[in-house]
Amino acid sequence: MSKVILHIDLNAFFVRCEEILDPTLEGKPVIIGHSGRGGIVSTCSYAARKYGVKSGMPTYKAQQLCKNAVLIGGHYELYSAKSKEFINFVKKYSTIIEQASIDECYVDMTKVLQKEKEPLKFVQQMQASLYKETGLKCSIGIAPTKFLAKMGSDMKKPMGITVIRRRDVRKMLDPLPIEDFFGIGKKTSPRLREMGINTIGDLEKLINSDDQDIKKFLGKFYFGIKEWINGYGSDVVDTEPWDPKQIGHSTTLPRDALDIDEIKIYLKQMAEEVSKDAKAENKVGSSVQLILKDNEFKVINRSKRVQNKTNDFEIIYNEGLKLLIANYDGRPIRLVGITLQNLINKDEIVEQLSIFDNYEEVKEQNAIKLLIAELNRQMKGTTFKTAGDYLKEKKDATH
DNA sequence: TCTGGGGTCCTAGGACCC
DNA sequence: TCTGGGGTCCTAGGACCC
Repeated sequence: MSKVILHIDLNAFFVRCEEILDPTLEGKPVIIGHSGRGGIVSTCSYAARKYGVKSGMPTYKAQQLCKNAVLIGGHYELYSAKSKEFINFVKKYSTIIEQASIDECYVDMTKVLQKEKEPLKFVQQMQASLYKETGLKCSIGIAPTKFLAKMGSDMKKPMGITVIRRRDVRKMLDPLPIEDFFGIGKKTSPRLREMGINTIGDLEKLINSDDQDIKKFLGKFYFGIKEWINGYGSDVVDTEPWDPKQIGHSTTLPRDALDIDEIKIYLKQMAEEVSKDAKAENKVGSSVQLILKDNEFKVINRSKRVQNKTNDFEIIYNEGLKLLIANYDGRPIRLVGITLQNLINKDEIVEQLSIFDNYEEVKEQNAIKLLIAELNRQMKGTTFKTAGDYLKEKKDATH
């Protein structure tokens, strides 16, 4: 049985939040972003988009394109609060929800919509209620898989609803430019175009004819794409709350740093932020990564395992400093960042310390973990997202 | 005053162990 | 005794997404 997955994407979310705060902004060209050094457009209103303003564009350029645009630095606490409102709204319909970012989520509505005579109308009312209750506008994709739902929510904006049935996959996906394929970005798409692949349909023909070159080119991603493009792939909405695996901070310096003492100042600030955030999340990490970007935009990452899991500022900063001293070659530095990696919850440390108390038990647990890890590896790129899903399916089938 | 900052996941080589 | 082969961990880099 196919599931019914919704992907709900808030339209121009940050701008919409600003409009709710100040209704006189409605309909005006609004840009969210900073105008200082390296400032880029975070997002912008549809009115601004008409002038060619886009996310990621340098702010000064956006202002050249649209001289009367209202520039707003951004109220991130407000966005975060509205995002929570959004998620809570959706939870009233289904608790099988996966927040994919601040302004989008997947929802499994299979059970809910089964009961409805007119499921599309039901979703339309849901969209209207979201607007009425929170002021937020959204586009919704309805499909049997997460990938198709995601593709669907992108098709009509703002306030669109797009249904992609499995039998409509060819008709609806094939005409789209290859850049529209979720997961194929600005590095891969030009290379695909060089290979004569301009649309999703072109890619589909090659993949389904078992072309070996494209298989080799796409690597591990091939198997996932093959399922996605044919209307399969994961339909498992992951309800696990977000659990960060790394916490980092970086900053573009007011001007390029020319000596190590200048870099140190910012490194210290970033390390303070990282320590603060890690403590707030109750996380400790076992390796520290330094990020440097030079004036030619070349980025280097250098990381080092630390003795004990930590979120202590002094340790994080000192490890970062060691990496800086070992790797700084005098080039002008544009950006400095530091990240705490391989995070675990602080209370899990205790478990690790007790390893020697019950060695046999730990050995057994590790064997199980290895087995699960191996199954997970095998599950990658199949319709089963994890070993757990696979085992569950097997169990269901035998009943 | 060209090109942010927060993440995730994958690849690939070398060290090291059995 | 002409140098295997599997596995994991660590590190560096890169692609992608919002």
